[in-house]
Amino acid sequence: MTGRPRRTDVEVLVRPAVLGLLAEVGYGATTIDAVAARAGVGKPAIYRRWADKPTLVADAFEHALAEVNPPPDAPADVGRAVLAALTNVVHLVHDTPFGAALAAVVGELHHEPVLRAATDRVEARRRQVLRGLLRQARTEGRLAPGWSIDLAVDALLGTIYFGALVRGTRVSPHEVKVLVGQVVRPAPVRTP
Amino acid sequence: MTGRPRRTDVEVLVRPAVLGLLAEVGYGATTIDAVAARAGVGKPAIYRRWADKPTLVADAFEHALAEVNPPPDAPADVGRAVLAALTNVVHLVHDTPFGAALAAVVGELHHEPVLRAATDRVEARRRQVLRGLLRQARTEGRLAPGWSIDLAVDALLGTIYFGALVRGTRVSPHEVKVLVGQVVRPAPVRTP
DNA sequence: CCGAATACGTACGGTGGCGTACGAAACGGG
DNA sequence: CCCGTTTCGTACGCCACCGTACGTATTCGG
Repeated sequence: MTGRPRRTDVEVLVRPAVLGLLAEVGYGATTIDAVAARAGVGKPAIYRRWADKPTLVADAFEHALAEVNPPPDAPADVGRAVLAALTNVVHLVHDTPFGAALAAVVGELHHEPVLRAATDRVEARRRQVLRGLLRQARTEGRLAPGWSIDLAVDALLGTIYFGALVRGTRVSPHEVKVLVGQVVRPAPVRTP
Repeated sequence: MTGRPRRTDVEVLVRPAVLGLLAEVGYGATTIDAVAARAGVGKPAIYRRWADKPTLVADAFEHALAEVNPPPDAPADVGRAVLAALTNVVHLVHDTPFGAALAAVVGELHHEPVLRAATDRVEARRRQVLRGLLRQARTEGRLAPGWSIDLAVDALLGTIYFGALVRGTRVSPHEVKVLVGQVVRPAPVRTP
């Protein structure tokens, strides 16, 4: 007995609605009623797919970023690759709903394990890329002395996130360049 | 006509209650009712002193930090001073309600100008100290090449805040040392 | 073509927080 | 000693959200 099939577009409609509301009105005002209204869907359709608000937000969060996350392009120069990755982070955090949505969610991370897990996965993927690049930089002898890879990743991402989430400022392209320069040294001149 | 005098202890009772609730249950669950109950005060006593929730939170925030902010101790060595300041930030963010309270408030900064202004003032004071130290480092020729002062401050604070707010990790004392070492070079050996 | 099963959206009761009206209480002035 | 004034805490009406019961709609199996 199969019964009436589910609408196939609910997830596609709901997740952007959640992200948009998070970014525009914050976590508290992102009510299930508001999400349902914005997505043009009934509340039961939501409750049938997601257990509660944290679960819904976590899912929306993870899927939204999975779509916008570009595959790492062909790594030519490590320095350029790191620069491109960070530039992309700046763009993502400031020019898409993701940044404001992340800000809206930060306060709940301490109380909602589901959200914590989701953001951890999201951030882990982003860190993975940078860790790989910095490892490569180290094998090429281009990692500036003193840095551990993890600390360097935290410093690079932290500077950008801190500006976006707490200070409300945007790290300029030039500053990104300077920042990368502090971690990845320029390629050595060819010594034939 | 003077009328019944106000209780003098309301502000003192309410502000820690707000901070505690923010840290423990988050911004949304920090209701006026809960604050009044925790502080042992009636709701009208609160509404009479603060216009609304953002104003109350902003005020609690600013006062709480003003009390915990230690005066900059006698600056012996610039490197040590920066290290001490950052170590203090780590302590403040992880071992006092301030860190969790800040996390709870981050999401509202985009929607509540009052909160934005308060945190800006709070952060400005903290930045001021670091900016002063880094300026001194630059005049002593000990600022690592490439850094602008503002970017360095953002990187130092950002790394710590990013760990605390987003990742839920604590920058270890050793990592703080490494971090400072990337910005402030060791004192030059005496050249007699 | 009918019945079982499941999803749909609307509409409802329950609950919790908001902001305030209310009477009691605590002052200064006459 | 009483009156006007201001604050106090309790108690109330109001509204928004939550989570679900309900009648309708859409599919598959027989």
